Formats: sequence, structure tokens, C-alpha cells
Amino acid sequence: MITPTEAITLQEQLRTQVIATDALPHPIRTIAGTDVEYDKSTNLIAGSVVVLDYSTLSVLAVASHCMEVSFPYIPGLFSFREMPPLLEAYRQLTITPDLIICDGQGLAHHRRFGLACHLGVTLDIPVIGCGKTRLCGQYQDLGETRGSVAPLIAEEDQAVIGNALRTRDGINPVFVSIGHKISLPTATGIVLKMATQYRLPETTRLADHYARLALLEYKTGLNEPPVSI
DNA sequence: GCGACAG
DNA sequence: ATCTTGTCGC
Repeated sequence: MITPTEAITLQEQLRTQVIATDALPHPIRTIAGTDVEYDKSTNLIAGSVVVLDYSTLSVLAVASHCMEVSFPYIPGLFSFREMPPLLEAYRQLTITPDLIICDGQGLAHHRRFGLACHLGVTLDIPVIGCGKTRLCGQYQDLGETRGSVAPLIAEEDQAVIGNALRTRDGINPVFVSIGHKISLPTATGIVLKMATQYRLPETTRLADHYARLALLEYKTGLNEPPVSI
């Protein structure tokens, strides 16, 4: 397996391939969400990709994959843990989404190469990073109402690496950043549009649901081996 | 050295 | 991520 040191070297190489401007189809017809679920006791990890119709939010396709965890959790090397099940799930899809919203950061990362960038560069499709909590960067003066935005500023060079975005009045913001082939304003607008009823975008909520389901199904399958004739 | 630290 | 019910507040 890849070592943490090798992973950092790979990030430094791949980061140069990130495209931080809009290169997505218009109009957008389909949007996918990805999420990963863990089972601490069995060391299993399940990744899911769910594709939605962009205008109706109806589910068009779902794919999941369960496997053993192959990389430890190290802040900054998170993508090496979640990429394997996500890539396998994505491979099973019969349709290619116009873009993906993944759970976790994109450029809002210490080396500017979070999961959203890694997934985007690897699949070569537009990806938005949307994390539930902050990894790095500082923000201030974020309004309390839905739609309020404050830039996420990197400590070291004051670069804008993402946005803190309030998707519901008085509720903790989400952290939006560029993954690949999309600009920050576009990414922020899309996340706000996808998060109407709840704090998280519908894509993430559905992917979370299907990943949890895949993990449960896989575990019950292990407990009930196939019957012999 | 100390604190921070996506899931 | 996960361990985990009720409870406080909009």
C-alpha cells in the first residue's frame, strides 16, 4: 500500500492538474453526491455515489461499494482513505453525472488538494467540495441568515481557499471549496440550491443514506452465507 | 514544544 | 467516522 510520505508526494504532483474555473455543461442536467460510511468494529468502509436529476432531484442511479479500510485517518491525507470505495462505486455507474458534490474539502486543504480535488482530477469531471466542518482557514463576519457567505482565508498566505456558507438561518455553516473544473462562486451557488430543506445538500444526505445501507447489507451478507443445494 | 486537525 | 437519550431552543 501507499505510505503517507508517498501520498504527500502524489498530492504535490496532482495538485497542479486542478482546474479552478467553470468547465461544466450548461444547463446542468445531473448532479451526483458521494459519501462514505465506516464500521469501526469490522474495519469496513462503504462508499456510495447517487446521481440526481438536477431540476427534480429524483434519483436516477445509485452505486455502492464496501471493502476493508486500506489507509489510516490522517488529517490532510483523508482522500487516500475514502477514494478506493468511491472509485469502485463510481465505476459501477452506467451514467456519467455532470458534476459531483463530495463530503469534504477541495482546495480548502493544507496542500490545496483535498478529497474533492483528488476525485475531480482522477475522474476528470467537475467536483465541488462541501465539508460539514472546517479543516483549515479562517473566516469572519458570517451573517446568520441562509445564503450568508464569508470567504475562508488560508492562514499562511491569506489566499481565499473556500467559502463558509450558511444554508439555514442560525445553523452552523458548511464549507464549500473548489474540487475541479468549477469556480468558487458557481460551487457556492450550487450547494445553496441543493441545500433547501436541511443544512447539507440533498446529494450528500442521499449518499450518506445509501452508504449506510450498503454497509448494513454487506455485514448481514457476511453473517448469512449462501445456502447450499 | 503546543495546538489544530475534512471523515 | 463512532460511542449515544433526552433535551434545550428557534
